[in-house]
Amino acid sequence: MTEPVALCECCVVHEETVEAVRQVMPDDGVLFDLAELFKMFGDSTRVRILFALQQSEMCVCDIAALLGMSKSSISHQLRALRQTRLVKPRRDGKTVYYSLDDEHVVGIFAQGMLHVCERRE
Amino acid sequence: MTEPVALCECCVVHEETVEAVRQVMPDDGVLFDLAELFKMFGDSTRVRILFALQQSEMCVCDIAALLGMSKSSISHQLRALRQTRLVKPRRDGKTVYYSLDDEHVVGIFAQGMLHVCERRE
DNA sequence: CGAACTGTTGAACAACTGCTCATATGTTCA
DNA sequence: TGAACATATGAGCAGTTGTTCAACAGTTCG
Repeated sequence: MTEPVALCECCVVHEETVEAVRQVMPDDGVLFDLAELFKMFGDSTRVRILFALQQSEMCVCDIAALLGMSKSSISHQLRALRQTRLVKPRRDGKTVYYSLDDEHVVGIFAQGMLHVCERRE
Repeated sequence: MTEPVALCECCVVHEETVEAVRQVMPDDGVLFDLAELFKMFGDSTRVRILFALQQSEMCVCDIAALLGMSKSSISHQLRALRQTRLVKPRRDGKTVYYSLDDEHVVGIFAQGMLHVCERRE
């Protein structure tokens, strides 16, 4: 064996700190999933959809009208939100109603709002 | 005047719902800023940086070593995080130490983790 | 069944993102 | 001052993302 762990080409200035933090870091898989989740909140169209659904269950047409966008684009975004299990569909005849599928959406928004509103004063 | 509000080409299935939700929707500016904020959490490199900084103040070299990435890419990401005021730099000689600049980062992560961990069982 | 309507899907494309590489800035110390 | 080091930055490029357009699928009702 050569060296214990090949870190990177650069000098590690504080080896102990790096090791200590490394111990506590969650699995990369978890952090990847976390990033995937927040990616859903990282687009204003999806943010507006999620915000709207906090108020009321809505169909694709309603959301498209509310946001002034095409039904197709809304449907595409709803699919992404469905796959991340942030929203869930409920079919009633021709219409598909969407609603939030996660109690934490509200909490995530609340925390984000605190940051945004502080910075906007 | 032609029609009250030109919504979109599609039929509005539930006009009252749409109007009610529209009343409560925050300004587009706020929702845009919110999306910009969450965009920072929507990349695994940045997520790992923010997670690491929850544990300890670190310099660019340390973070690069921890994550096994180039100092340049870390520096680029730190700039983005700085601009969103999620991290702040502290210069000490040649070294620049970064730390969290927002008490809400922890809360946002906590909410996100709840979602991710539930879905991973 | 077939027309009308709601929603979904795939391809195409322009815009954006994150990394690398080369270079520049800022600090220390001999 | 100049060499060495830590970090920052800009250009370039491949990969990703969000929208549009056209076509398709599921439901209702005459």
